[in-house]
Amino acid sequence: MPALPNKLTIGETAARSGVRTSALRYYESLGLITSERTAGDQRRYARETLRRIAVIRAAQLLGLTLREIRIALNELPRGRTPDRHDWQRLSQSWRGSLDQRIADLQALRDRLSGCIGCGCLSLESCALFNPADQAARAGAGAQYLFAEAPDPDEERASLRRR
Amino acid sequence: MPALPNKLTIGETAARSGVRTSALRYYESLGLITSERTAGDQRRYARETLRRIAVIRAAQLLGLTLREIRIALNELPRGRTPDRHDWQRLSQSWRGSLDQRIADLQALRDRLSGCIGCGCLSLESCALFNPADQAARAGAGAQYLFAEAPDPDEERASLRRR
DNA sequence: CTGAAACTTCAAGTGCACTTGAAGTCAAAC
DNA sequence: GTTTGACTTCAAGTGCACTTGAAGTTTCAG
Repeated sequence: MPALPNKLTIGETAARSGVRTSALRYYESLGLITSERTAGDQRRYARETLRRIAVIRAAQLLGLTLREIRIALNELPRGRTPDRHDWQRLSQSWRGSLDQRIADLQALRDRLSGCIGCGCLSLESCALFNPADQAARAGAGAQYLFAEAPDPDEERASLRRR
Repeated sequence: MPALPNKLTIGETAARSGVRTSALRYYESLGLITSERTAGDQRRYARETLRRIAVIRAAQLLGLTLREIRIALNELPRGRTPDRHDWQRLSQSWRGSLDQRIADLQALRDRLSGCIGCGCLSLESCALFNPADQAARAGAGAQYLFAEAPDPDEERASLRRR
């Protein structure tokens, strides 16, 4: 077998990307990747598709939905192979949200740590585990635990994509 | 109205926790929280339930499923109100996974940053965007992008809980 | 040329975390 | 005492990211 064939079957692509064939077909159905077809209608993926799949998985780790990823990928110039500036724009824009997510988690960790040390839990002053009671005392409305208080839909979205 | 009633309706609980009534009923159906009932069969939540809900939301932010959270909460001593040592055990065990998730994301960020700077993307040596080709050259099997290579099910699980 | 492995489509199923809607009951302010 | 808003149950629906299964076709090593 050739060491680096230029066109890959779906099985080869799956093996090399670590993504199941069913997932690849699903990605293709969503327009995240494309393929050529043989005379017998089997898929053949360009080698570049491996990079694209890697980007998709990276973006999923960042918490983006496939829909959001498709939109981001569609902003790459169509017609030509994306160059390094194209990829850089993408990775740079994702880096911001990554930084944000790391910061959020660190804030959560700090609160957890504070709570571990403070023994506050049986008291009524704990900011982590007792925010609602505090708020009731303060006369505020609906309370949120760990962040800004978004509208319910947005809160759900940010939870979903942790 | 009393400032801090000891028994809360589902609506009050929702308002103070920031969790919808439908979600509270869902949590209760899963055994995550419990309620007493009025003569007319309406729910009344103990004020402690607010803390329990806060813990549930915190754990979700950590990436746990409701099933896992239920299991963790069920390890709290039954029969008595959890004391601070109980909560500490819980938050301490979750802190580990939180640290891990932060570390994973930082590693991902470092790789993204390296790539932004290195201009590697059109070359064949990029560890971030080109891992599959590298692996094909190295003769390895299925490739994973950013971490250890778990079995597919576990990989999905860790993705799901990012 | 043949047989097995790999591929094809399409519909339906899965698991999670909820939400929505219908049809009815309860609580409490006036 | 009435009315209105908050509550009740239950079944079904939603959105995401896939996976599974059935029934059939293609590819390619021997």
